[in-house]
Amino acid sequence: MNLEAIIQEAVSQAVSVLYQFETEPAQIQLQKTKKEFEGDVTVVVFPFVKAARKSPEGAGQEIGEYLVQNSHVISAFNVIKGFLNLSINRTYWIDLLNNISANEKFGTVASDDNSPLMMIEYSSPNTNKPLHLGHIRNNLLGFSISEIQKANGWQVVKTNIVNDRGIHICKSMLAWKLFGNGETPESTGMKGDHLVGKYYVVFDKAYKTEIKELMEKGMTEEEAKKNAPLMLEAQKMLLAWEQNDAEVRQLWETMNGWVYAGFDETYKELGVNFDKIYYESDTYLTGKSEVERGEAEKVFYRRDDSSVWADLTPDGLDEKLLLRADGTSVYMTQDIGTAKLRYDDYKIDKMVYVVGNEQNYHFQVLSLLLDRLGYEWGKSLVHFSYGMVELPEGKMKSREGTVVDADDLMAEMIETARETSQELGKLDNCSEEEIREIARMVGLGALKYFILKVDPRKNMTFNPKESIDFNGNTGPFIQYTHARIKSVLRKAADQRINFGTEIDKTIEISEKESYLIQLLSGFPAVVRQAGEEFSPALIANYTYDLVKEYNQFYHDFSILREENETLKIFRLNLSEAIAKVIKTAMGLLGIEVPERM
RNA sequence: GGUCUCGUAGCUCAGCUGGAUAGAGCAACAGCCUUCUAAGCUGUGGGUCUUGGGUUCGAAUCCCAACGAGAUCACCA
Repeated sequence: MNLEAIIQEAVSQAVSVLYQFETEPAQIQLQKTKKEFEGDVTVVVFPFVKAARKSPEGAGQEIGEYLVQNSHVISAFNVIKGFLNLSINRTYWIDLLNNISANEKFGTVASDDNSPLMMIEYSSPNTNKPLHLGHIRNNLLGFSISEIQKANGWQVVKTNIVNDRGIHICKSMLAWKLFGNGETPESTGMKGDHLVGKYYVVFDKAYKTEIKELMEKGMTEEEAKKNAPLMLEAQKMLLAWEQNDAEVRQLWETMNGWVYAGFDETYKELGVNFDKIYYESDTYLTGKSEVERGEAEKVFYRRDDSSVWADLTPDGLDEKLLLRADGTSVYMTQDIGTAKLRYDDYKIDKMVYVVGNEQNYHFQVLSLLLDRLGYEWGKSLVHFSYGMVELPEGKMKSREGTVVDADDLMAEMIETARETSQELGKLDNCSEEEIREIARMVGLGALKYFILKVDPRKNMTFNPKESIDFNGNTGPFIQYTHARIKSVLRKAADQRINFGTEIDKTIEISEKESYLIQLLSGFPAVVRQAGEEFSPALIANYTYDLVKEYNQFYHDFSILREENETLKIFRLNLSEAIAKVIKTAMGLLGIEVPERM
C-alpha cells in the first residue's frame, strides 16, 4: 500500500471513531504540504467540521492526535487553519528508497502476450512534401504515447497510414514531368522528399500563374481554378493512376520511393519507428467495398447521380459523402478500409488515432460509420486530438513556404548543442565521435522536450527567431542533471565505495532528502495518469520538478565529502535512484540521456 | 450562422477531478565556481488568473452570459 492510501485509511478510521463520520478512504483529500510549513502530507479537514461540530482547528487537532497515536508512519502533526500537516516517520522514507532502489523497472508495468493490445496510429504523412514542425509534434506525441502505454502494461502496435495516392501526389508528379529535366535525388544531392516537395511548390506556382492568366481573360476565380490546364492534366493523371496506366504507375512508384527514402532518414533521426505500415493505395479498395456493403445493407444510400452517402442527421451531424458519382473514393472511405484491415490483422482492444484537432469532426463521423457497419469497436475508437503548432504570424502553410522544415530544425538544434558544448568546454576530453553523439542527444532532447512539455491538447507557438532554450525548464537541463549524477557515481565507484546496498533505517535525513524520496515515490502514479490522459506533458513536468529539487539538494549538500559513511551511501543511493527515474521518464518521452555532457 | 476548443506575469507554459499568500522558465537586474560538472544555485522586480454574474465555508479551477482568438461544418487529405 502506498503512503497516500495508508494515510487515507487512517484518517477515514479517525473520523469514524472520533465523529462517527463514515467516508471512503479514497474520498479523503490529501496534498503535498506547502514548503513554508512543517510536514510532508496535508489533510484538508473542512469536509469533517460539520460532523465534528468543532472548529476546523479543533477537529484538525483531534484527528492529528489520533493519527500520531494510531499510525506508525505518522510521527508528528501541526494544524494551521483547516489544514492538518502530518510529518512522516524518517524510517518510512528510507524504507521507501530501499524499495525503489531494488526495483530496476520502477514506475513501469510489464506486459506479456495476454496483455490487452492497443494500436496507435501516428505520423500518417502525405507523400508529396517533406515533414515539418507540425509532423514533428505528431510523431513525438505518437511515439511517446506508445512508450507510456507500454509502461502501463499494454501491448502496443505502432502504425502509420501513408497517404500515398491522390491528387496532391499527381501534382508533384506532373510538375516533375513537365519541368524536372529528369532530376533525381542522386543528380541533385537533394533528399528525395525535399525534391518531390520542390515540385509540389513548382506546380502550385505555375498553377497560380495559369489562374491569373485565365482571370485576365475574364473567367471568375472559381472557373479559372477548375479549368486551368495544369489542374485538368493532374486530374487526368489521377484517373490514369486509378486505371493502372503503366507509365503513370511507374513514375508514381519512382517518386514515392524517393519520398520514402527521405522519410526514413527523418524518422530515424527523430528516433521514431513503426511496427506496421499501411498504405492508402492498398486500403482504399477495401473501403470502397465496405461502403458498398453498407449500401446493400441500407445503412447508407445512393443518390440519383449514383454517389453514396451516410445520413447522420439522427446523430445530430450532417450527411456525409462516401463515394463520388464516378465511383472514386474519398478520405473517409479509405479510413474505413484501413480500420477494417487493421482489425483483420490484429486482435485490437483499443484503437488510437494521433491526429490533429482540425479533424475532430472527421473522427466523430468515422466512429459512427464504423458502428453502422456493424463493428462493435467503432464507438470505442480514440481520437487523440492534439493542438496545432503555430508561428507568431499564425498557421504554417506548406505552399506558402512558411513551414519550419523538420530536417532543418533538427540539424540546427544539434549544431547549437555542439556549439554550446564547445563554448562551455564541456567535451574537451571527448573524441569527435562522442562529441557528435552527445550533441545529437542534447539537440534533439531540447527539441523534443520543448514540444512534449506542453499539454498536447493545446495549440502551441513556436517562434523561429527565438531559438529553443538549453537552460531552465528544458531537455538539456534534465539531461545535464543526469550526467552530473552519473559523474558522481563514477567517482564513487573509483573510490571503491560500495553503494547500492540497503540503508540502515536509523540515520537522520533532512527534509530535502525525504522530500526527494516523496517525489520519487510519486513516479508510478504519474506514469499511470499520463497513460490515462494520454499526456506526455505530465511526465515532462514531473521530471522537471524532480530535477529542480535535486539540483538544490546537490548544491546544498555534499555527497562524496560527507563524513558519515551511512549518510554518504544513502545520498549515493538517492542520487542513483533519481538518475534511474530521469532515464526512465525521459525514455517515455523518447529522449535519450547522456552519461556526460 | 451551428458545433467544438482556448483566454493565467512582457514572452513561452504549469496549476484546472474546488482548498492555505496563484507557480516555473525565458527576458531584466543583483549575487555564488581553490570544493562531487555554473547547461547549475540564490535573490529582486513583474499578476483586476479576459470581463460580468451564479453555486460554495472556500472558485484560476464548476455553471451561465458577454468579449476576444482559433478550429470545423469539402465530391481536399
